[in-house]
Amino acid sequence: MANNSTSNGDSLMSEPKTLVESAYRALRRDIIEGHLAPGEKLRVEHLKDDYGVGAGTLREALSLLISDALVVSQGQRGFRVAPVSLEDFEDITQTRVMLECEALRQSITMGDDAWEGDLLAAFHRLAKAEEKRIGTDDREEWEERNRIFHEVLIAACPSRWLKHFLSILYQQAERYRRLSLYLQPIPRDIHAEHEALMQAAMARDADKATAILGEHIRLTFRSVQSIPKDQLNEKLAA
Amino acid sequence: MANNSTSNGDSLMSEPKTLVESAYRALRRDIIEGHLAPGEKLRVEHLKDDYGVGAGTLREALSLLISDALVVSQGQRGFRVAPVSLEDFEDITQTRVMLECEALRQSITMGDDAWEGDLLAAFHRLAKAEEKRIGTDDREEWEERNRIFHEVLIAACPSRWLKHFLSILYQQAERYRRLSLYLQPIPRDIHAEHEALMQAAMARDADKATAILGEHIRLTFRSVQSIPKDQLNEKLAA
DNA sequence: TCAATACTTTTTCTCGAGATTTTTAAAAAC
DNA sequence: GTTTTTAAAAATCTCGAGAAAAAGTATTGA
Repeated sequence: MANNSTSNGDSLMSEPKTLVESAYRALRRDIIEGHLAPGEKLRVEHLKDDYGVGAGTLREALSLLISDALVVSQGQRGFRVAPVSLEDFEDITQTRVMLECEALRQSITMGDDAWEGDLLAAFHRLAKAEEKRIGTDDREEWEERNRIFHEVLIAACPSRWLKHFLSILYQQAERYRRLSLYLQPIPRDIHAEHEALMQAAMARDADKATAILGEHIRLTFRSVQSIPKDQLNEKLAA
Repeated sequence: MANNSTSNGDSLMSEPKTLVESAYRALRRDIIEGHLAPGEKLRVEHLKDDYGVGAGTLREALSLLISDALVVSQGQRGFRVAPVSLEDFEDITQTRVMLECEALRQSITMGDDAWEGDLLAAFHRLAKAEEKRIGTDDREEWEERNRIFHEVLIAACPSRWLKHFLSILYQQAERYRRLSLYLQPIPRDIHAEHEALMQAAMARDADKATAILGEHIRLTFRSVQSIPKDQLNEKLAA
């Protein structure tokens, strides 16, 4: 955390000013979206061509991705995409519920009028994207606005460390969430969940808001959990 | 979490297998111990000689240190040691109290006989180091054993993410704690605190243990907080 | 047929040099 | 005297090639 530096916290980040950063973002995107499979070996000599940078530059980008726990490296055996598992997602979920509910509680306490305005705006933009999402396959815009909605919810929380950890966990969860939304194993009205959450926050009802948020996050886990294992393993190839 | 890879979680880490890792550890040590001052610019061309590696290798080590939030980088303007401030330490303290108390609670619930044994052993080694520390200036051994004691306390907590975040926060806190221990502004019997903590944990009294742990962590913050600002600024030069 | 050894191929790790960009300093203009 | 422009210096960023290690393959021996 510390600042909005090269690696994390690039919510409103400007253009990439360096090739390392371009490669970092492209790689991150490909890992989160699953184009680079979990556990897959990341051979520098091969990847440098794909991403159009030199070997050293790519190595640096991969080192940066270790911050986000999206890449792991061991000794003299190169880099790999961080593996995934249901146990890991459960851990992510529980930790995130704990941290995000606490952050939301603080945010509701500390948030001022400007925060309320931002929240309303973020919810509105998300709702619009939900409508559009029904038919089209444009998941990116919805993902982006969903992230911003959750970010704004806890924006008034004064703890930068809490928010830093949450941004990592959110990113991790996104890898799994993509499965859940795509396959929709458990019927749910995400829009309604978001609306109830927003209203409870606006009403400064911290208990209610955190209860909704906790369920909201846990439901996504249960959703992934209920996916048949063979269907899951297609994506979660170790 | 993720794994015990290049960057974090190297509690029982073997020899560095690569030059990047050597440089990473040396740099981390120098930052935590304050040889590289907070906010200081880290010029690659200059540092590569100090650490005896090439420019690319040093850059990679610095990128790795961003994971630990000990180094920050911005755009095209190189690397800097992460700055410090009392506000940041307060945030670190509060976040750490929250996470570490939760982890301890889980650890006390889940810990088995082997855990009790490890805890007893870690406490004993720490106590021995405390005795020796009185006269000598050998802070390193005590720091190491103190870290292991806290690590063992929460070792039985099943959440790898919680432990991952705590290892980062512990490392951050160490930067500040070194001031507190050196100057000793508030008289305290750290040995007694540790002993009470250990006994409460062994007695499986989670409420008592977390209360002691919380105070233990907060006291270090107050200790640093009470250091006169001019004395502090000698070290915390931005 | 299986295991161990030696060899080849691949990949990682490392370094130094060149191209951009930022920073610093000096000179010129207002 | 202050600001702007211009030029020099320093630092960052980037790349490709060479050394070390790991992985894979073939050969040899039981």
